[in-house]
Amino acid sequence: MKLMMLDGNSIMNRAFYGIRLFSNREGLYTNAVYGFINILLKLIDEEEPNGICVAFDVDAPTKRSEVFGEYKAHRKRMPDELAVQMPVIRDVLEAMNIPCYELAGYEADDVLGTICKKLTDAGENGIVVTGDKDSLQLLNEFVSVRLITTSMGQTVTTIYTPEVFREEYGFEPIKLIDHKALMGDPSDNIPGVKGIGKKTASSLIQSYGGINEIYNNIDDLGLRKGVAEKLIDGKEMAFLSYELAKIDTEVPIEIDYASVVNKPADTDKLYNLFIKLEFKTFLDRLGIEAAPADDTVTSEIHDFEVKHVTQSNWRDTLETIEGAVAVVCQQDVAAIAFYHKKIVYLGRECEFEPAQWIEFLNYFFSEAIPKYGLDIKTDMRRLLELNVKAEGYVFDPALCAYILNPSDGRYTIERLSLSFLETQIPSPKAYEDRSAFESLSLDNEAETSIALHTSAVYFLSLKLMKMLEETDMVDLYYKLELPLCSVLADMEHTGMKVDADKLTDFSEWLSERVDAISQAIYLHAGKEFNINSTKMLGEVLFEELGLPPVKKTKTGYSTDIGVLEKLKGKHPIIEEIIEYRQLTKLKSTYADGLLNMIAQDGRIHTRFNMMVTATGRLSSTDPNLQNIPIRQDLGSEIRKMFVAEDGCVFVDADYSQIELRVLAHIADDKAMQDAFINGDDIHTITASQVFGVDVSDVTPELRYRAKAVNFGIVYGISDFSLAEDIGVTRAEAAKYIESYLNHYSGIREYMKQIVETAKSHTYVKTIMNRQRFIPELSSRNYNIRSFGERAALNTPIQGSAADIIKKAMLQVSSRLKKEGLKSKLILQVHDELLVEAPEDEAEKVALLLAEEMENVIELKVPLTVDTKIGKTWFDTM
DNA sequence: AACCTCACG
DNA sequence: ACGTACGTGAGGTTG
Repeated sequence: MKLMMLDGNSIMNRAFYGIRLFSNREGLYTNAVYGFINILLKLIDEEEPNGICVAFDVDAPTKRSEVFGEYKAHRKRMPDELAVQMPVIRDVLEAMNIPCYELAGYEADDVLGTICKKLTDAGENGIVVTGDKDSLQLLNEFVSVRLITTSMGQTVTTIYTPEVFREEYGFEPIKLIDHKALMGDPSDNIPGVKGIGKKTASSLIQSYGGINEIYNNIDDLGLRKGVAEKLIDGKEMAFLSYELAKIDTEVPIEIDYASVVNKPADTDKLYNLFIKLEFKTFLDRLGIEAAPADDTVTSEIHDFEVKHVTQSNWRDTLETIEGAVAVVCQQDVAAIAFYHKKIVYLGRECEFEPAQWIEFLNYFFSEAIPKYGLDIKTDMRRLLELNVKAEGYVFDPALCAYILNPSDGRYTIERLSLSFLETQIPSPKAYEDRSAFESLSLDNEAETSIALHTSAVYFLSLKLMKMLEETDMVDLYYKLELPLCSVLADMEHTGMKVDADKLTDFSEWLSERVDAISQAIYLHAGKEFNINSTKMLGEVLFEELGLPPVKKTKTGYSTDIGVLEKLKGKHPIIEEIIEYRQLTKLKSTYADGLLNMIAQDGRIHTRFNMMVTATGRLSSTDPNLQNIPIRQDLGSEIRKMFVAEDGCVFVDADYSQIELRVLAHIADDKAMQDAFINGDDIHTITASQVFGVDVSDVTPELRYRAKAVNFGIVYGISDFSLAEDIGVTRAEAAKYIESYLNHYSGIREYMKQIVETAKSHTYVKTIMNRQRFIPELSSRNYNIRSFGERAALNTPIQGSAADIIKKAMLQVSSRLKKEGLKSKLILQVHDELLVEAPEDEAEKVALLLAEEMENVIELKVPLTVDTKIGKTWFDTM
């Protein structure tokens, strides 16, 4: 027999510290469990044992702590984030039919030692898996040890046999106990003999065998005087330490090792556990399928028939449809599927005449047919490309799942099915490629896959609608997020015109300057090197040129802008590098990056993602139009390349200080509200209050500092960071913050109260009830918990501002339509909306924008909007 | 894939 | 004693 015996605590510990902390959607930490299973599966592969068992420590006063008093008593407690995972791994092991052994008063290695003893007595083979070197004392001709260690961040496992051990230590494995008895082990509170270290202990054991041999003949061994004295002084400690270091192999526990043979896992149990833990990869790896169907949804989702709609029967079919249906669009809408009464209907472009297909699409996507769809904004945009305006969408389960938990990050059909229907469905890859789809016939895999997805979207919709009803985010979803989809689809479809020629010129101009500055840098460095490489740059600056390193990163020297600013003046190369960075950033990300994104129509069509941010903001990708340069002169040149269509201009409208106004409202701080109600410059007022000077005496420097404090407050300020930001001492920064909170006492109160509320509810919410769970708040790790507190503080502010501008977008969009204007909303940048307007509509649109944006919501302070008209985006600054 | 750096609100 | 402001996305290098 070959029995594999795992030290459960030791491996969980390794897994926990070796893998970054993560948790499932319920906030249950799962990283150690994940790592444990990973290690276990790998071991099974490599060792192919015919039996496996796991031993655990049991927290109880141990026999040893009674005998030896404090020595084992104050070992470090495991962190809560790990402790909560211990019962979980037991559940997993139980489902895998792997027995766990433990006994109150004994540690895992004692239990393992006892099993090893039994194996050895019977002449059977075993292998111990642990991260604890002490276990090497268990080695013998039947028992080997697989030691898991971490070296340079990599997990390394070493297989020890008695031979390997002797080679490395020069004595017998069992004498490891004597070795430790002499040298001690502070991490285990084993005292050892004072003055005897690793080297001396090793040579003593190598020469004389063990502590008995040493002490029995101590006067006759001819030891150096110092060593002999230390040994004699420490004799009592040595024997005490011996008992502490020895693994107990006589634990009174019933273990019939022969019965520990591999048994098949309880796949249903394991499936449910892995679903709960969100360990999809293990399901794949172990080939575990959905637990069969006492769950009604699980069976229903597969219970459908596929029928085709064709150009001769689609009208009749759609007439029979009463309830809502689901739709899955592909790329350029080669196929449409919808679900009704256990039938998935499939309409394929290749089975229609072109004109008939368009007619079918237009009818299907009319208001008359209520529909569910997954990621409907994307489908709407595809349809717009076919000149079909999609209406009648009533639900999007992905968007709903985002609203329910915006921190989750991914809302694919597979993830949603797994999370909400407890059903695993295949990835949609099978039909994502249109050519593949078209060539496939009726009974093929792709078609089944589409049908299954359609069915899944339907059942997901039912489930998530119910879940949404149980929250207070029903209005947020149906009145804000869902209608916003079509507004965003329109914006993406419209896009923004770019002057490609000008942009190309700019790119070339940048190239020349980059070349020139590179040469200057090489000259100062004394060699050519890759300036983009932080590694090489660090070597040049801090080793070859001998500049003082300011800050370190995980991997080496930091060379970020803060560091460079500090080095300014110490060497001419620094300013050149700053300029090089600025130029290359502009060239690669903006000039060249944007040129690559210009579509056939000469415009750039960004994607506004609605399901990314934890706070409710939008994000923009491919390209990101929400981070086009503006703060520096050279960078803002890029904005000159964004031009309005011929005969049109841009109307730009931005909220003034929306986040601070939201803060003044939420925190109900009268002093800050007064400033906004009076129409004062908030940073100047803040400066006057914080620094105790008259408003008329506020210098630009004081205003600048006050502004930094205002921003800092919104982010969950620390004196350290504020000091860093504005270049004053930490003590000075702390004074500013204190003074600020004294003058704005409502804000001090808010900061305190929101964190408490967040901790008791586990989430925070915005003005429009958008929620964000913050599991970090219950962490025992100071840094993680502090992060949670700052997020709790900031999310209601940033999120409410996001709510407000989203609502403004809906109103602006519908006003433009209602008034029959040709102007179109084309961009949102968090507190700013950009409209492309025919010249003769511009003035009217500017007023319309300001009016709608300012009156979105009634706060305790006014919302104010600045508008500007210009031919390019640059001109609207 | 992870890390660093830097662009925006 | 320790680490240090919220929310994003993109390009480049490195392992």
